[in-house]
Amino acid sequence: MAGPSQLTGADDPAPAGSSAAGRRRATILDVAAAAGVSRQTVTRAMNDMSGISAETKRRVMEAARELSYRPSRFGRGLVTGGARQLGLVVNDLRNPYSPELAAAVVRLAADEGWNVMLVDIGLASDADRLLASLREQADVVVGYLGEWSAGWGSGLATTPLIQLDAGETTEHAGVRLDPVAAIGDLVAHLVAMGVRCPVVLDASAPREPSARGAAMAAAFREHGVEAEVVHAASSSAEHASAVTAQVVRRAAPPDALLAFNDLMALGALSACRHAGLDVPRDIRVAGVDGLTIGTLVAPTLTTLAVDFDEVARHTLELAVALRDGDADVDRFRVVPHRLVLRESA
Amino acid sequence: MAGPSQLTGADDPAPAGSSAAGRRRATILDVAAAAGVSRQTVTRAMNDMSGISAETKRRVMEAARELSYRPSRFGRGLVTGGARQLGLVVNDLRNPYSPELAAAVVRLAADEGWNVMLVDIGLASDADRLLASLREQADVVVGYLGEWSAGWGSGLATTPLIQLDAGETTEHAGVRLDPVAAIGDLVAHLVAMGVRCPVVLDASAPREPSARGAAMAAAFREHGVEAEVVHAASSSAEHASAVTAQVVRRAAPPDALLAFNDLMALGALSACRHAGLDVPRDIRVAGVDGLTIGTLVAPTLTTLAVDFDEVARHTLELAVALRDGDADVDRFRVVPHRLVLRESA
DNA sequence: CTGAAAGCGCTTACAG
DNA sequence: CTGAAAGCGCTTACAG
Repeated sequence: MAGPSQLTGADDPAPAGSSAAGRRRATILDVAAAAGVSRQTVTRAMNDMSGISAETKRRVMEAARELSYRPSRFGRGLVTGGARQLGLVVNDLRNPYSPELAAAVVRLAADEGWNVMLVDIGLASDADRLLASLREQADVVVGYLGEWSAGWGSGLATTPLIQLDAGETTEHAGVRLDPVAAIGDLVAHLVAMGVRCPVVLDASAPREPSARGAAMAAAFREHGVEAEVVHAASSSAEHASAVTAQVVRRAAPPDALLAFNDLMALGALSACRHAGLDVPRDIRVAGVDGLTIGTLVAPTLTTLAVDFDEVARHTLELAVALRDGDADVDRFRVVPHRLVLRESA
Repeated sequence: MAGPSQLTGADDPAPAGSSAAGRRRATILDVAAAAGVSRQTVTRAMNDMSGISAETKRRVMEAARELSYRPSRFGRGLVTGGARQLGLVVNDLRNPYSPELAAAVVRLAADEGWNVMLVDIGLASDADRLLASLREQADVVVGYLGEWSAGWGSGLATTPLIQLDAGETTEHAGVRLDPVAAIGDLVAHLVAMGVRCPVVLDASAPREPSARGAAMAAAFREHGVEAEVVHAASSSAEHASAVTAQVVRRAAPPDALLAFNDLMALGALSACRHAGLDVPRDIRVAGVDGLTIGTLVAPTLTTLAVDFDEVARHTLELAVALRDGDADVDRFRVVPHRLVLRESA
């Protein structure tokens, strides 16, 4: 069904079956015909422009409502240019890190007149299709691409990418987080408080420590303290909790636990509580990210905080520059973590 | 560089300065000209279609890269129809409720082939503009519109709306959460555990209780127990904590605290801890929402959980129906809360 | 106040 | 394997 559109005139193919589901979507020409006016008169009415009589406008709006007319964003965008669109890729919205980042980006983007399309690549069943759709719709894509960033450039149409997990050697623009200085501050504090047997609670599968875990161990080494690195099966609170439970049950338990991120630190805190340990008296615990949730637990969580607003600021700045093809901008930004001492360490 | 596109001819207004920033974006015709082919050959190359020689394709891609060509989503969308676009409006991404909802919606939307545009109306500096932009870009808008839902229909172009905070009398489609049965379960449990002096910790300014707070008080009344309703200045953990601190300091402190939501319950828990109270021995605490974070605190939080996947399912079903103009679908859905007993009550 | 024409950038048949 | 034509749905000048 949905007969061909005659366009310039003649017999409009009558909205087929009145069963709404099978009906071709009404266009500006349908409304014009129904109201007995020209298409630009419809445009005037729909866009609240001047130069149209109240009566005509009423008739047009009436016809539009009758036909459930909605202007096509493509038709309009083609001529107006349309709003800027930012694609934001996060890892897993259920890790509070993602929404705290997203909140900052979404807010600043709105202020700058960009819309934000959100993709959760961690929860996706078909990440490839999702990313393909995103790059087709967005002017610029920003976020945690992980392994997917590799094939980005090879694609057919090249949407600019801003990597948030960028290493030093990325080919794309990027905003990198640098915890090293803050780790130094934290470790100095811990050592000053008497910590001598720290454990680094690192994330995920790869047997070798993450860059972050390695930096933690290295910082202790500079103080003549050897840190043991243990790995959780994932960076979730649950897995962190499980590993912590094992570690604190040892004959010689650690006196500090540095987690890869706040979520893992919360899992560690929970395990310590269940083991009957007092934090920070028996063992000190700290995380990384600076999540708000860390202020709601007991004891409140010491952490290395990310300045999400700063990340968002760099992101939008880069997005604007990349969209405009501005080559003069510094494509690599670094935002340092900052030590936030609370009760747990 | 980037010569003007001759198109139908004559003097194209020359791309201004060669400073990239001022350059008009390249079109398919520019690429075609640069590669010495027709536009449909460019289409073939860009879209990885058959019927093009390897050498030609190479030349086209080369030219495209040279000109930083990116196909216009509007031009393409106009002819292909484009992907479905869902606008998701949340209240405040920093309340963990939002991301848990968003995670469910985003995941299901992706599975169904919809893109999601995210707007945080709570953090917005200019909600009206934001919503206007959203309704222009999205096929359907879903979320917590609050007061903004009022003027929705009066707008010029009417994008279908699915209200998530819909009362009974909404003119739009909606998915409503119904806590009443679960509140009954919770209160029965509390009374059975000996609770006689409960306090309902309600949200926000209006002096009269929220529907939810009223339902809590009513449920107690059915058991012959009178509940006092107190109001926090906002539904944040901080304000809930402040009010709780006052309440528990009384001569006759309550033996149970029912919070408007989990975030407030967490604030209450925190205040109880600081007051030296043991939860649940001295006082029982419960919230509403079923947030994951409730499993990470000590004691773990008893709550009335929302089935976010169920909400997402109804949402996508409605979105599809509204976009297709399908009138035969039930436009009002109800998802009940479910009591989840954990340690705090 | 209203309308006829041109054009935005792309893809889809259809010819060669 | 390649190209000329038509058309997607809208807005922006320009005439009347």
